[in-house]
Amino acid sequence: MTTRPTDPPLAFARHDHSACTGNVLARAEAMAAGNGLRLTPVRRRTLEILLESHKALGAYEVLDRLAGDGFARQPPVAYRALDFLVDHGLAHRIRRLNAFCACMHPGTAHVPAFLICEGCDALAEAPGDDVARAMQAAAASAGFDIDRMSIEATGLCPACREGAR
Amino acid sequence: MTTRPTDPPLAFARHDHSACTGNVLARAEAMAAGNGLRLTPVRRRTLEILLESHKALGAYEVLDRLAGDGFARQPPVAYRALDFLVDHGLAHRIRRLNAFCACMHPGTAHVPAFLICEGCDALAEAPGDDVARAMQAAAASAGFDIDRMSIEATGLCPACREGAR
DNA sequence: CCTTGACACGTTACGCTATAACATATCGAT
DNA sequence: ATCGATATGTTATAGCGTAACGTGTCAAGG
Repeated sequence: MTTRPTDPPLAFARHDHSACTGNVLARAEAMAAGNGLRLTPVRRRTLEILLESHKALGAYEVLDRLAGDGFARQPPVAYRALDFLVDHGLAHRIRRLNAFCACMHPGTAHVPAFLICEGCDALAEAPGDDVARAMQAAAASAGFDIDRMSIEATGLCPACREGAR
Repeated sequence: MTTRPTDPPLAFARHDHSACTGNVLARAEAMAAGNGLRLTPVRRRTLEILLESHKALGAYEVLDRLAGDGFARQPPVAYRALDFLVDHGLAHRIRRLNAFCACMHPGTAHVPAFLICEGCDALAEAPGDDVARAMQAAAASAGFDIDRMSIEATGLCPACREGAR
């Protein structure tokens, strides 16, 4: 996958985060409208919460935030909103962390490869299409037909790597 | 990674499972002995339980089995044994499933790529070194230093694929 | 021998993650 | 205006994982 002009910068790079957020949110809204999805208040707010930082948030963390905004503090409230976002490609689930993050490329076909910093908890969604191809090849030689994949790595982001020396 | 003579067959292939199990167990024991690891009764039994099927088992499933063998039915019993096995490369954790499986290549450096069948729950540990390389490349271009990775795919194994047509 | 320290195990208690199930409300199309 | 589909409110509970502390065991060194 090559970088397109509309691609947001990688999480680890210093960037104008409010522009980054706005860009993704706008694209998510356009995509929702185009596909007849209902981006209701909880759902939209949940997406905004996920977009606030380049970190994965647990469902209960999201729930706390939603409760602060007046929504009911019941697990299904958060899980339903998160599941909706994940189902429609507006968010991703990070299995290693039992957590969720906003999708940085809503509406584009891509296999996300997550880089999770153990130093600062930052999380980047790297282009994983090459990785996915290698995985498809491995699966094919076993006669396995892939439906979905999760590709996640933990380690140190550039900044934390620097600090650790 | 090329196939070595001692490599066990892939989970999806029909094979002599008791030989497969025995082989892996012997290698695990050799490796434990060589590294001064203590493969105590709970730990050994836990590994045997994981080896019984090519499926991932939840910690509480393992716990039930252990309890049947006379060990205490307390979560830490299972988690400690499982953590030991994972820490020393005798088992893997499958994050998508919150479950564990025996390592099929104990003692050899490898990055496992898991293929999880949604039809029959079978789980194969495919060679993931090519995938890992692609991942390293993606990480490198973001300046990220990878520590560990999880590579997992869900889909249909050859048999279930056949049945689904 | 016996002390000591590291490691393993027993046990209690608890916290976090996730979903089932059912009631109510809202939306959108006919 | 009605009706079916979708979304939300709410209660309860299931499943996954760990903290913390006490006890036992074993091997090395005094």
